Amino acid sequence: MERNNDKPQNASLKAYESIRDMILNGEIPTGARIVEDKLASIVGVSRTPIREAIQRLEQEHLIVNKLVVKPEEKELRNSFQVRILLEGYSAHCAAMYFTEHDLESLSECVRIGRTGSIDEIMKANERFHDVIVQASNNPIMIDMIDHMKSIIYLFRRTVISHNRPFLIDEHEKIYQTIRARDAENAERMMKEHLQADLDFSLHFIK
Amino acid sequence: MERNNDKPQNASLKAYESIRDMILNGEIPTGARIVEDKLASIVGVSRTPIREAIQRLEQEHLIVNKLVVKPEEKELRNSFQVRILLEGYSAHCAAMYFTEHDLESLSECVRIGRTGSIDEIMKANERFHDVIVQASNNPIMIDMIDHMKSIIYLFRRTVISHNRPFLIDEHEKIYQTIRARDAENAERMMKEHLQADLDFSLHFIK
DNA sequence: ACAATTCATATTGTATACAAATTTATTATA
DNA sequence: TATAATAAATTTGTATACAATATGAATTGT
Repeated sequence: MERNNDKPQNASLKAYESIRDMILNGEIPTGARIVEDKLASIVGVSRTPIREAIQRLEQEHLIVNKLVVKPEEKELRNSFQVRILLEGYSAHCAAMYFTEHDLESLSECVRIGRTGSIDEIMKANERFHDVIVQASNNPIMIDMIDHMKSIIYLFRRTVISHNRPFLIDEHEKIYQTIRARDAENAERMMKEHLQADLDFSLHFIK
Repeated sequence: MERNNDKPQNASLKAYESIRDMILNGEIPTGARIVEDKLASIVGVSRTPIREAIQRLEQEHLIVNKLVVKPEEKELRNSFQVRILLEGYSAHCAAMYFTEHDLESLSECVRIGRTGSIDEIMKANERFHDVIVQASNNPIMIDMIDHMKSIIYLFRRTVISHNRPFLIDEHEKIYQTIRARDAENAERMMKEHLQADLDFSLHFIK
């Protein structure tokens, strides 16, 4: 999810980002019915770009037949099952293919995770995962993980402000393992890390 | 890829299926430029459903900025890397959650694989994988694998008529392993099976 | 002959119109 | 009062119009 700051040039992208964000921050509540005309007037574009945005959001499973998806435990589990698989393997690849620059980015994320403001910490933690996914060097995998971000973000919304204990410690260990080019353990630790994330989230959702 | 025989009711789906099939069977050659108006008159609908179809095909990586994707070895490898991950894990899940009916379907596929006509064999082999993926019981994973089918099919187009030796034997072994509820080995064998498929395909692509 | 510039054409992005389908409200009937 | 039937309204799917962009051809100057 390239949370892009600069304003989107074309109406479709603007519509996509607007609607997605309205869903993610609860302005459009989960379970709500999506009506093209309403959104068109809210976003300030015609129905055409709204429809394209909806198609994209459907693809990301944030909208399922005109309804904003309601977070169910089962779906969070399913999403994480796939995410653990893909990001686990990304960590494996990252340990094999990382560049010096990747390494610097990762350690910078860990550092901010310990010293930054709440907001900086959250951004850095997201970025930590992004860097590893990118380092996998597989555009198809990168794309898939990217598509899963919205829905995972929605499900975790309630949790996201809390800061799970040990999260940064786990990041640091993963960083060191990647740095040591220990692909097997990097994969295993990433999987455990995400599993802990899931367990923590489930604790709040119920 | 639900190769649906009954005619699609709505124009978007019709457009999607038509364009996808034209690409897959080479009527629209790889590397060709996609022009909405042209396709609209070919398919016999307006540009609106054509655009929706294109968006979907872009999502499946069959079209990349108005060009039909050209099969490169690297992309086939990347796709298979993800597919091996996902279908491998599907096999793992299938071994844990399969129903009696799944088992019958799988053995039926193996049987047809040994006794059917060329066309029946191809269909049965595809179905073998479908049954396992469905048995994973994870709609998010099912959806992702489904989206990868078009591009893998495109890359393998040249190979698809050949019948790789041992393919059915491998299917049969996987079937037996799943039946024995041996999840670990089912996963390992599925991964090896798909890796062999990839290697075989690469042999032809170069 | 080749690069740069201008013009013409083709193509896309977006808005809008309208009919078909769906949903909601209203009335009639048991 | 509850249920079925009908009508009104909303909403979607598709086509089309038109302006903004992009592409490519023709023209000019070097």
